[in-house]
Amino acid sequence: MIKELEKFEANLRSRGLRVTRTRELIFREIFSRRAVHLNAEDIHRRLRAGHKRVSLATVYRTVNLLVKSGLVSAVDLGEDHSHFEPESQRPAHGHLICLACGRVLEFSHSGIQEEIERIGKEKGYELDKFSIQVFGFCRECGKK
Amino acid sequence: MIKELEKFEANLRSRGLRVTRTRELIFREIFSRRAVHLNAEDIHRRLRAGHKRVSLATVYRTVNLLVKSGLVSAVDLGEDHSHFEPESQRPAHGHLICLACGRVLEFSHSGIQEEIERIGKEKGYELDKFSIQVFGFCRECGKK
DNA sequence: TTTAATGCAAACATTTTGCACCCTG
DNA sequence: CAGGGTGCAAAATGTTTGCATTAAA
Repeated sequence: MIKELEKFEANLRSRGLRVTRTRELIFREIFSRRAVHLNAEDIHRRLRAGHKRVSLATVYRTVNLLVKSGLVSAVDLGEDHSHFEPESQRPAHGHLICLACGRVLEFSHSGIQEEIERIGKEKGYELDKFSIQVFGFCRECGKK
Repeated sequence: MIKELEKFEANLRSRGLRVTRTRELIFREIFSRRAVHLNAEDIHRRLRAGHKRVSLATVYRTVNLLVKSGLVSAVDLGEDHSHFEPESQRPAHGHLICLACGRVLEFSHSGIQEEIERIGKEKGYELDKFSIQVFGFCRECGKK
């Protein structure tokens, strides 16, 4: 995670942008071990809970920087706002979302990735990225 | 398409709702052969172009009814609004979206569907639906 | 000390909703 | 003619932006 932070700072410097305390705070929130799929409001709330005063506008500006830098990805969980997760080096994955409780499980999809690459080639597309959302009822919610 | 319209009307009646001219107009726009992935504004604009005065609010209310009835699905093409397409009986499909020109190609994903069902079972989820968005550059845009 | 970063409030884009009036059944 | 449907404007929601002030380098 420290390594990721250094990458972010290097990325900022290489673009002539500044390394600020506020940006580091937001970075740390997204990369914190307890964080999972936070949205902008979540990040803002958690910072305030830690007595760090950062405006929501700056949270948005910073997550946009992080997404551009490739260190964070914006994920769509079927809600009307984005969620953010560290891009890191772990394998690409899809999200399994419970329609009842909202719980989100990740699953790796290497098999699917191959199939998508095959389809892309067939259609003449130069692929960039893809995302998969699967909706259903988790074990607990399904019982009821 | 007439069959689908009858289903919609039956669905309305079975729920104690009314079959109105406005609802039929919106239905026909979404199901028209030339229509592909229209968003609410598109539907509204096309109706006005055909000299049918319908408010945007009613377009939203009606697409919501159609989605609830299962006859239309709301699809996410990575923009900040939903697009609507007839659910119909054709096989489920994903969308291949060009990052340069926005062109959308559909692809069938029966192989992927099996893989997702396997994953759902493994995680104890009772599956409902899933969606896949693939982003890249189409043949024309990729050349440049 | 220069110029980017930030906070605040206003602007934006999409979608929903309250209410008075209209029309279907 | 009762109760749902519609248009309109306002509200709600998530996100971006203009501007004056603060702070990094």
